[in-house]
Formats: sequence, C-alpha cells, structure tokens
Amino acid sequence: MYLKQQRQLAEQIRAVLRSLYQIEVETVVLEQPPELAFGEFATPIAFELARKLRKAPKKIAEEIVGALGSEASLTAGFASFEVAGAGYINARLERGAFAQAFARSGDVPRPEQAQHVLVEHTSINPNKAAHVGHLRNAILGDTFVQLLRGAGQQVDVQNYIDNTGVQVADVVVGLTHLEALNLAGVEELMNELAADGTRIDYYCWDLYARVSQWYEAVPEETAARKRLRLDTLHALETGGNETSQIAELVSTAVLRRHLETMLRLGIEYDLLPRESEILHLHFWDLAFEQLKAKGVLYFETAGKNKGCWVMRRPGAAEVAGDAPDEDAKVIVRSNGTVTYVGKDIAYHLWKFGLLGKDFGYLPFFRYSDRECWISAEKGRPNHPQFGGAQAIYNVIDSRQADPQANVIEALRGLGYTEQAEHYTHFSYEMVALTPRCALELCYEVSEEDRARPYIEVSGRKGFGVKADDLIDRLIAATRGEVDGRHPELSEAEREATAKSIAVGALRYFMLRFTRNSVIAFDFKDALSFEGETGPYLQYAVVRVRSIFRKAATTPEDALAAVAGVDLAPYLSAEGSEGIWEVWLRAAKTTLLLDQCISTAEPAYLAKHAFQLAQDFSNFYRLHHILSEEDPVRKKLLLATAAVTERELVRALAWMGISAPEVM
RNA sequence: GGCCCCGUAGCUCAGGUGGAUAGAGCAGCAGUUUCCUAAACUGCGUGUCGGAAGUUCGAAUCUUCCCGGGGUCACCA
Repeated sequence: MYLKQQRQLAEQIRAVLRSLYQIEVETVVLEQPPELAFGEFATPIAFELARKLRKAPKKIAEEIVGALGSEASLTAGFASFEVAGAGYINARLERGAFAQAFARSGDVPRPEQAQHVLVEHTSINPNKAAHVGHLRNAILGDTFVQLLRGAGQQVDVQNYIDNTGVQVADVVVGLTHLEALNLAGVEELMNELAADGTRIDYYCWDLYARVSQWYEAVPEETAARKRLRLDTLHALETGGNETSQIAELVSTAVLRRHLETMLRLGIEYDLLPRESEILHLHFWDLAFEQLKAKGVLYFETAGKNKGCWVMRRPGAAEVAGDAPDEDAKVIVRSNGTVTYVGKDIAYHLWKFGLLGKDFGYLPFFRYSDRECWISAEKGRPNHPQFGGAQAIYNVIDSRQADPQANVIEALRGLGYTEQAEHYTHFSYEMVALTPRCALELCYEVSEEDRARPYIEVSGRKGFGVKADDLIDRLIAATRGEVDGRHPELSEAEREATAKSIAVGALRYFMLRFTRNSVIAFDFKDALSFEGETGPYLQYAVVRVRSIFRKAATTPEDALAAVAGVDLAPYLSAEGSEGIWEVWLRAAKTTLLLDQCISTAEPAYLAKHAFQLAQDFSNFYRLHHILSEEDPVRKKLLLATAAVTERELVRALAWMGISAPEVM
C-alpha cells in the first residue's frame, strides 16, 4: 500500500516537472521524513533541480507544491503538500482513506511476470555434521526462497551435493585406512552406530578431523598419505568400485541427516543434484565442446600452464603478443581431468537449460506434502521438470566469489549475456566463533587466536558448533521457560511451543545481520530471547491473538468491520500517533519485500518486522482495546491489532518463523 | 602484492539510489503487574561515524590516499 502510494506520488511529481519545466527526471527520490509530523513522504528534488533551473530550492519547491495542489487528479490519496526547511516537499496521506484501502486490500503483491527462478543453497559436503556456518547459508537461502515465492515467482530449490569431492574422499580414507574397514566393515560399523544411537554425521565429524591430522602427522609419510587421498578421490570420480561404494553409502547417510537437520528449521528442497551424475553423465563433454567452439577456452602451449585448457579471468588485462597469460584460470588440467570450475560451468549451463542434456531423477526424501528428488544416472520416467531457469541465485559464502565470477564469465564468453545478467552469486560472510565461545566449547585456543575478534570455523579441524547441538540447546532453553510459564499445557503443546520459539530465535538471529557482516557467534547472543530476537516478534503476535480471543472475534472480522467507517478523525487526533505509526509501518511490508528481493538482502525484512512489533508494543501500551468505550474507536483499535497480525505473520512466514498461540 | 568485505555508543549491530536532530538491541542503574500475557514497557547516558584530503548547497553514505582487522588470489573443491 505504501509502495503503491509512493510510486503514484513519484509519477505525479514527474508529470508536474514535465509540464512546469519541460524536464524529464530518471527517479524521484522519496523518503519518509524524520518525523511523522512532517508527513508520510518527502522529496529533496528541489535541491537537485536548483542548479539546473537557476532558482532557489525553496522557490522550486513552492512551484511544485502549487502545481500539485492545482489539480485534484494529481492529489488522489493525499491530504496536502507543503514546503519545509530549505526546500523539502512533504506530502501527507489521506489517513482514513489509506487505512480503509489497506484494511480491505491486504496489499498482496501481484505477480507481474512470474519467472522460473532457481535458488541453490545449503550445499554441505556430505562428509560431516552441519555446523553454524551451514545454518546461516540454509536460513538465508530458504528465506530468500520464501520472499521470491511471496512475490509470486515460481521457485525451485536445489541443494547441490558434492559427493565425489576430496572432503568425502578424506572420510573414506579414514574408514579404509585409519579404521581398516572394507565395504562390509563399513556397513557393520553403520549398524553399530545406529544401534547405540550415534549419528553418522557426528561420527564423521570426528573422523574427518582425525584424518586431516593424520595426513601430516608423520613427515616422511605425508607424501604417501596425500597420494592415498588422491587415489581415493580418483576412485570416487570414476565410480563402480568398492571405494566409491563406501563413499556412496556414507555420503548418502550423512546427506539424510542434513535433510533432517534442516527440516527441523522448516527448510525443504526440491532437488539434490549430485556431482557424481555430472561426472557420469558427461555433462562436461558437452560444455567443453561449446567452450572450445566459442573460443572461451584455449589450449596453452607455453608457460606454467602449458598443456592445459585455460580461460581468461574476468577483468584480466590483455596479454601482449603471444606471451602466455600466466594469470589464466586452468579448466582442464594437463593430465586431461577437469577442475571444479569446469564442472561448475557445465552444471550452470544445465541450470539455464543450455547444456542439451538432463539428469535422471529419483525420489529421495519424503516431506509431509511433497517429494525431494535426487539426481541419478538412470531415473524414473515420471519426474517434475528441473533446470531451464530464467534466473538463478547461488547462496554461497563470499570466499567463493572468484570461482563464481569465473563461471559467470564463461557464460558471458559463450554469448549467454542474458543468463549471465540473471546469475546472482548470493554472497554472504562466514560465521566465526568468538574466542570466548571457543574456550567455552573446550577447544584449544592459541594465544594469537585469543587476541582475534573471531576465529574461523573449520571442519577440517573439527572446530565449530554443530547445527543440531545448537538447536538442541535452544529447545532445551525455551522448553524450560515454557514449562515454567504454562504448566497447564500438555506435554505435546509445551514441546511444540518450545520448538517454535527455538526456531524463531535461531532463524531471526541468522537473519538480523546483513549479508556482508561476519557473524561472530556467541551462545549468549544466540540463546537470547529478549530484545531484538525472534521471540520478541512472536510475542507481539501472541499478544494480538490473545486480544482477539478475549474479544471473541477474528482479525478478518475486525478488518471487515471498519469498512465504510470514517477513521480519519481518530487517525489524526492528538495522541493517536501510535495508532497511525502501526498502520503506516504495516503498510510498508510489501515495499520491504520488494527491496529485499532487488538487493538480495533478507536482513531488511527482519529489521522491518522487528520495528512493526515495536510499534505494536507501543500502541498496546498506550491504547487499551478491550476497555475502549467509544464503539467506533474500538473498531479502529481492533483493526489496528488486526493489520499488525496480518502483516507480522506474513513477514514471519517469509522468515520461516511461526507464531504460537501462547508463549 | 592484486582483488573483495569490515571499521558507527562499553559490547553486538542497523543506518537502500548522498538529504532535515546518526539509531536499535544487549550490558548497567532506577522504576512499571488490582489493567488485552512482564519473553513486555518507561526513564537515565555517552559517539573525533578508523584517519586525512577531495566532490557537493549538503557526506556515516561518493572519490583518492593512509591505518587496523578478516577473506581470497592452486593443474583443491
């Protein structure tokens, strides 16, 4: 609603500038004035035009305001325009009409042109348990998916599985050499683990750390052990051998644990494309043909990359003469094998439907109302259509910015400009541990690390906070609170409430930071349920619902009840700023949805929802609804609670946060 | 060394394309419950916006340089 008015006003001002000065402006900057008393919109456009028109800003502002006021058609929805300060133009909304329209419409964004969008997130190496860093990825990704869907886009969610990479190879080396197991032995081990309740992903967490140390534990053995790792990796890539069967067994079991972990947070996927299929279905061969044909790749005949197929890096300078480009990115090694970036280029051609080949698909994991599919060499004939997207978002941390840029550059080089433009590396900074947190977890922390602001999580070192451990701790903490506050509830209700609050706390925690700020993880902050946290937002909804329970009505009815009622006097009355603030904030939700998508920044929504909850708390304190005597005013107060509920629940749903009935 | 990110209150962070008096939360102190849930609310503070120049009517925001912290630049993935 706010967005609609804003666009309308911008258009009106543009029209005025056209007729008044015969000038065309690109964008009319519209912001909210620092105080509500100045109105709902303000523009500094007169300052910008001052030089061009050789007039004082104030004079220009007066002329624009005069022109706006002269025609009724220009002022639809607005009560007044005025000049303020040295030349600001402030606009006041017709509050009653605005509230009426917002109560009625619900301001649901219409899908202008529904695009087929593909979002890839989570993508954890299936060789160890998920940790806090992965949680940030999955929560950012899932929230962005909900935002896109909220805006009416058709979204496929993919979780890429690197099941044939070095990390899985490391765990296989651990099983086959540190534990001296063959395939039968690994199967037996997995049965034992299952029997005594040890999670395979937790077991691998420790094993992976052990192997990583083992490689370099004996200097004279290091070379041989590293060769063992490489041989294992090759066996995985080739497939069809006992080593690859062990890898398949373990990585699939770990993958299932990951899906279960994410499901605890309400995160689901449509497809799990695996590297093994990219290799075995020879996606690369087709990509290689295209890349060679278009000259994106060329065979290097000299220098350090002699014998490789290489590609120029984005933004790299032209190399003089026929000297080799030493800075080029190797895509095919001199031994004929393909690098990660090469495989990624092929995979991304598939994402955009440009490869000329598809995966096979099998159902893999059942959600309550749908299936998650996995790639397979030979799939089922009946499967949903995957790939062929118009736009893609890759939720991958900022450390992979370079390889991502290489893939985009390759698409560009192939002439797929449109696709390159709609390829977004949804980048975010890592989650690290504060030294205090590391000490709390009994990790050894060097003197040097102790002085740092944060320490990077490392799966290789087994250094980090496991996702499920964190979720368990959150639930234990919320459960304690719920038990104390609501002894009258059943065991099942208390557990469900505790889970809802725990998930709300975790998801909000991961969303409140903007993408490019490093999260220095600390249990104290993550386990907090007060202040700017998920539970604060949930609590606001709980309060609203409590009001409606006691009033024996519903938000829908409360909104319908203000139809045709003249709300204007109540919204503009002395002391009613708190009421109008709630309406205005609530009406901005769609604007925020827009901004979050165009900037790929979910944190804006988190902040907005928090502010709406704050505005409501303020309103709640100042205006007692149930005891209101004026029947018209009571309708307005109830409707105010209702718009809060509607918009807050909508925003929370996008963030994957549910609102319990009581808490 | 090249490139990317960060530096704002004691701590953790917001401050869309430059705009009116730089804001939240936490921590601290003092209060609020015969009243719709106190996971709430009220009050009390501090800022060389890392530093310096520049652009501009106007800079936390843009440009350049410098300082500090982190990341990244493999025939690893």
